[in-house]
Amino acid sequence: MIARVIVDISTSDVDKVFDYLIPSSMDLHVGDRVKVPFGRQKTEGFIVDIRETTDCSHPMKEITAKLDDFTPVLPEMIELMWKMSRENNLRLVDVLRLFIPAMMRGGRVREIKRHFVTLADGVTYEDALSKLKANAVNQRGVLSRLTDGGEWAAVLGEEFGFSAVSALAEKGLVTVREVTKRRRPGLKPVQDKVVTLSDEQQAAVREIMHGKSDTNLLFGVTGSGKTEIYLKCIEEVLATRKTAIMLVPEISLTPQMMGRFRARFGDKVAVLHSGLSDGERYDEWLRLLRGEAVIAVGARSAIFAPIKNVGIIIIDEEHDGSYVSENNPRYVTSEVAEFRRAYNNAKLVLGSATPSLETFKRASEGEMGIIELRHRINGTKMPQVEIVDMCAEIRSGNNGILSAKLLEEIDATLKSGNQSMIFLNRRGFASFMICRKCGKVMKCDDCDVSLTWHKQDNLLKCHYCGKPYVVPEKCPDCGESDMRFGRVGTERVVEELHARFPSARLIRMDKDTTRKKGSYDEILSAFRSGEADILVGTQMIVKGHDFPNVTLVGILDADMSLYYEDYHSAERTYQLVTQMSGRAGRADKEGKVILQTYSPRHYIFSFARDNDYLGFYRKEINIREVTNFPPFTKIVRVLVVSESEERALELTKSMLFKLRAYQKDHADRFVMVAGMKSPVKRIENKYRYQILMRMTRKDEKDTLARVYEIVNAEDKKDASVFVEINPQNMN
DNA sequence: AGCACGCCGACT
DNA sequence: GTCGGCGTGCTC
Repeated sequence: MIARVIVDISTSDVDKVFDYLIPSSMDLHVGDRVKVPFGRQKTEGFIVDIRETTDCSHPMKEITAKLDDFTPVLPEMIELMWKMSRENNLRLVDVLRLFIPAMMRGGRVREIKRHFVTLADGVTYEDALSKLKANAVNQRGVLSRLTDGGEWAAVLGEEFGFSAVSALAEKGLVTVREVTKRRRPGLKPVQDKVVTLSDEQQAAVREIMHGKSDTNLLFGVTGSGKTEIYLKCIEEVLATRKTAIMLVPEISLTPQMMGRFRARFGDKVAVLHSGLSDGERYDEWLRLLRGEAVIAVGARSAIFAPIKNVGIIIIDEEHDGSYVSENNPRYVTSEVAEFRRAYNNAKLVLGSATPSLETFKRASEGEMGIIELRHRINGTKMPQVEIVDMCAEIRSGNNGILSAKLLEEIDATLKSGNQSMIFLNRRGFASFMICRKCGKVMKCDDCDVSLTWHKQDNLLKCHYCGKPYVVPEKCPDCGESDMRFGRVGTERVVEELHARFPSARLIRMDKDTTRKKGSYDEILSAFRSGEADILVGTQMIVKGHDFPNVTLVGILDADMSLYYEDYHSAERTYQLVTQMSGRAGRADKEGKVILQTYSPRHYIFSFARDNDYLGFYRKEINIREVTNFPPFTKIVRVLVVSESEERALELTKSMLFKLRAYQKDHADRFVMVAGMKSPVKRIENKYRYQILMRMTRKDEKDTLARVYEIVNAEDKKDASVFVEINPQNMN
């Protein structure tokens, strides 16, 4: 018998199938990993097919050995590999590598040993505690978790930082032992709430499980109880002896969230996310493969969970950007999910309060069902949203970051003993240019996107067509000369708040304060338990955390994302504002949202205020249609990177020539093909050029295949070429 | 990715 | 003379 093998070497010239003889003594299956002789060396490979014959003229070599005592790649995943490599122009091995834990590669799966921490012999919790300084918060935290026998170091490390554990070990207060016992990443199960589903929720479950569409958009306002619906559906699926995949954005994989699954489904849950150690990830993965766990919960990579018989796939917060992988290999999670859904004849649920335009468009065209949840489960009203015009604020002499109205509300909230959250969107860099008086933002004449300021040549440029503009000295609309690029940081907000409210307890949460592992959850639980009055933060405070005492949400500089230089910006802003507003006033407390902006009349804000997704959708989809942006087109960016500027330019020109020729014959498939310098023209001493295309969706797969063909045929000596579809950012 | 083969510069 | 630089080509 002949095995068709893909070798575990990621280069384009070995990105194909090699045929090997199977020794008659060896029991091999499709999906097994094997050791094979390759050239003068040995390498690892994956069997992707087994046949009787070969069409290969080479003399064949024999497979040397089988690597695992199980078959790591399911037939389903091999089919997926072919599809992904074809449609996303990925190397076969690069796709296969997504399917198995990193630890398996390189031949040795390390003995499954974990560090287990206990109180040292003869040391009680009390004496240990008495030996610590009062400010050793993390060490105290670690100790408090050791009182009933001990805890895994990985768990403690994630929560309190590994340095706390080693500091205790050094003091001789705790003992760290290597234990071989296999165990899952420690999750503290929370009390499973016994919940009765509302009529609306029950109807949703029925529709998902037994309705006419296999794929459904679960469209429900924040607080409408989507998670409970997911849990119920998974229960039903398990009852039919099928399995489930539940995806959440990386950032919402909190211990609280996981605890809920653990409480409901116990050992049947396996977690897959980037916070696990290699060993933990391997264990969880293997539990799924062996069928010991039947629910995979995790971030986007969990879509590759090694489980058969998938009954349901749930993508929570469907619109979240983290579902599109940015670096190689690039893939779109929902496309993989659709493949697995179809293969297993399973159900697919996309959940969101603010669906992406793409998804909502597909749903309204009948490609999937829409299940709408209109009510928040405990009957809470949506918060009242007030829009504050920051231009008026400046005119009336307040040059600060915080409007008079917001300060007044913060004050009132402090006095009532409730909590506030202040959100600052720093994602939009200082790039766009705004008039401080009238709020006019400089935009491209041709593309209807904000212009980006380029410091090096002091020009405003459009990132979609490349057109340059002179930086205006005065506002073209009102003649004001106070035009700014400015940005504000969380630190300054905290400072300003502290000056105004000296006795208020403040917590800041951003990239800087969450560097340490576990500090993210630490800050959130500190805030939840009322250790602070005001939480100031960026993006990361937005995601589904339930803070029952928050009654005020302040959104500063909502424009920051609105005028971010891409076509997504309005959509993102709507999502952000809606999600952020959802934080205000849960339980029985009514909430208030103060939204500060320089463009109070922008349509996005009134739709967000009225919680009118449909209104927003109709307006925005219209704009996308007339401006030829996704979801009506696909933006394809071909990026050429080289140390030599001439080489980059030469390659770009060569491909541009071919692409233009192709466009000429297929004018109906393109709106635009243009070549230019990349917005950031040199990174790490490498020159960057790019070709931008906007492809219509007509014959989209063919067109893209042709683009790949043209790119692949190019001689890429001394340069690299990347093709990106709907890139999230373009540097 | 490795590893060989191969064709030009400076060293005991 | 030959040791060794890394460009190019091949791996079932």
